[in-house]
Amino acid sequence: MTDIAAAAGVSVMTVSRAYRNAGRVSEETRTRIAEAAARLGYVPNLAAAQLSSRRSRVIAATIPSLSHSQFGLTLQALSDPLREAGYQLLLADCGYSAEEELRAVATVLGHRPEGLVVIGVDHGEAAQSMIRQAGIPVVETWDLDQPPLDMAAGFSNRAAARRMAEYLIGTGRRRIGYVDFPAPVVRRFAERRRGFVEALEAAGLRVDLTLPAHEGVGGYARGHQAVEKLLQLEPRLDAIFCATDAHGIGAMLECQRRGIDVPAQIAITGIGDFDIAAEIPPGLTTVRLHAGEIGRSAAKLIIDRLAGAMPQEQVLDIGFEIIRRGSG
Amino acid sequence: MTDIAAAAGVSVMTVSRAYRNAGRVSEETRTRIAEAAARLGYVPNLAAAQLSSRRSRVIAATIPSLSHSQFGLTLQALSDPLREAGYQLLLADCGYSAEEELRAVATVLGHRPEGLVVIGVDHGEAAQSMIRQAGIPVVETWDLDQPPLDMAAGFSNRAAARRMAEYLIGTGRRRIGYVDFPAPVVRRFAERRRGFVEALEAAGLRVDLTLPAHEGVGGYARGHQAVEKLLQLEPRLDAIFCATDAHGIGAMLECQRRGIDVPAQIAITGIGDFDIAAEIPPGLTTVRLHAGEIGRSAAKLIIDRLAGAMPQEQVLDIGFEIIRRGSG
DNA sequence: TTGTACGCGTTATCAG
DNA sequence: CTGATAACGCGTACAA
Repeated sequence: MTDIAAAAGVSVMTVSRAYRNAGRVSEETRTRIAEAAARLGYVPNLAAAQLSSRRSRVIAATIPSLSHSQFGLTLQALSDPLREAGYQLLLADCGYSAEEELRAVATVLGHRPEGLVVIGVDHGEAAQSMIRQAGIPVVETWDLDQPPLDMAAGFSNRAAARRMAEYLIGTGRRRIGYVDFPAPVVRRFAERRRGFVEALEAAGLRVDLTLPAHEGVGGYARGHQAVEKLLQLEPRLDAIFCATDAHGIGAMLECQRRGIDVPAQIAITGIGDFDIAAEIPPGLTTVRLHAGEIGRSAAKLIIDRLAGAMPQEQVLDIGFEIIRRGSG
Repeated sequence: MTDIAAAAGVSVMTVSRAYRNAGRVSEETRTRIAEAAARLGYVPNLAAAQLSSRRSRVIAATIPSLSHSQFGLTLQALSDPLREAGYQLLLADCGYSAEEELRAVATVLGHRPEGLVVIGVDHGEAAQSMIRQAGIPVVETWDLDQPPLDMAAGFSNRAAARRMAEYLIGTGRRRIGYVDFPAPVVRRFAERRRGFVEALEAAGLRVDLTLPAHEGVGGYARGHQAVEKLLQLEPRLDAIFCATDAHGIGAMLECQRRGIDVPAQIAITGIGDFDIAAEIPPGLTTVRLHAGEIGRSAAKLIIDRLAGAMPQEQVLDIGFEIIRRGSG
């Protein structure tokens, strides 16, 4: 910045003001500065700015997986309004273990973000206490089944699964299999399983027809495995409830391959409403989760809080929607 | 840090050393510091560290869309090795316009990253010059059709499309339609189109059967539209070449709906090898792009360069692979 | 409208 | 092994 100031023949202070639109700087001075900056390829050092102003203009987000497309939608919807409000999103991969999460949280907090968005909540004790000590607004997303640290935007995974299970039961299904997500204890999926079990137990149905988390592969292939395994457990199976659309789509395709009539013989449902769910005949019945809306809401909560507003609603329930298609 | 030093009864300098494992610090002092830090929830301020040490330990990446799952794979593969090497990934959404890109580049450069990864290259002049002036290692990815600013990791979109088109021609197809990606001039897709056209012209075939970028919707639905529009242009159409798998899958499903035999009547191909491409019968013939490998390679290039090595290969061609399935 | 002194929290350097 | 001091590049507060 000193260089720019010299090149433009003004003091650093004037350059600083020109960049921040603070105080008054004459048009002529401003253009001289802009020219010098463009010529020298100068970009203000945000670290110095942060140190001096004690504002980082950074919002951090932790995310379990950068390649999960549903989280991608949330991220995108989060990033856009934040940028417009003058914040930069700092992303950290927090993996699926408490240890990785702690490392991720420590790293991002080192950048002194003014707010934190946790995508797919799942804290260890240590991370939780570290976040709390940071004293910044926090929005937890994608899971409303636990009381939040601060604010939250999402939906109840348990309620979503329960409602879908109730729907299946309501259509007369009695021998319903469950395909769990293949990851060690992720709370979102634990809640889905719980919702499913609650609904079935309330109806007095069997809850032992499952492909448990610790068994089998992931992705679409898990759906294939599920059809085989569940039919083995119970040949008269009449529905397969999948914890996520990927498994549901795999199961639909496997049934098609085996000549099993969906939904006449077996109903199949998923959770997520992935784009592809509507495409594959007969269409996957699923739960729409509004991933984008979760991101937008999280951004709004953080921005409003930082703007000094104390939003009435600290917990935004975005809800979900049962999407009925041909599969069940 | 001053607080921690006081709490542990040492000087700030000792605390700093303890955190960086620099110089020698006695075990006892070290544990006292760790305890104080844990109790107070202290995390070192990276902005101050950067200002003082002139090292940010940040690698920046610009990406056109956070919700694009193929880029997600690259990101994930990029993030992991960087983290292991002690770098934090700073992500900026650069959109699909030169203007947005310039803003994104300026923002991330403000954080003084030690390296930059450009995902899906596409620069305006201004951004290019700004990047060059930053004087840091740069890896451009996903597009090897232009000479890189510095380093590159990816493949030739043009060659990939040409090879796929040649394959189609080799199987006897003569009236081949092209479904372009619906975005204003993205170079990757311009190159794909060019590769397609080159192959067809070399074989003396028509290149006017197209759904151009500026027409129609996106995603799977674009495939549906394509079937309709292309058959209208040429009822004897015998192949549909899609710029991306999403369109290809949409086209396959549309043919299925209309009772059009794929591949007997019409062959369909995509580019990308999305997970779902192998699932939907008869399986989409496509080009596998090794999105993860691109990320890993980019990370390696940056890390090696920062470690002082001047890698021999400044341009890593990850290549691609024609995946032949039932659709063509 | 523009300039000056000082401090932000850390690290490099040099001493002990 | 530990400590003191001076930067790092900018913003705040005040002055001109």
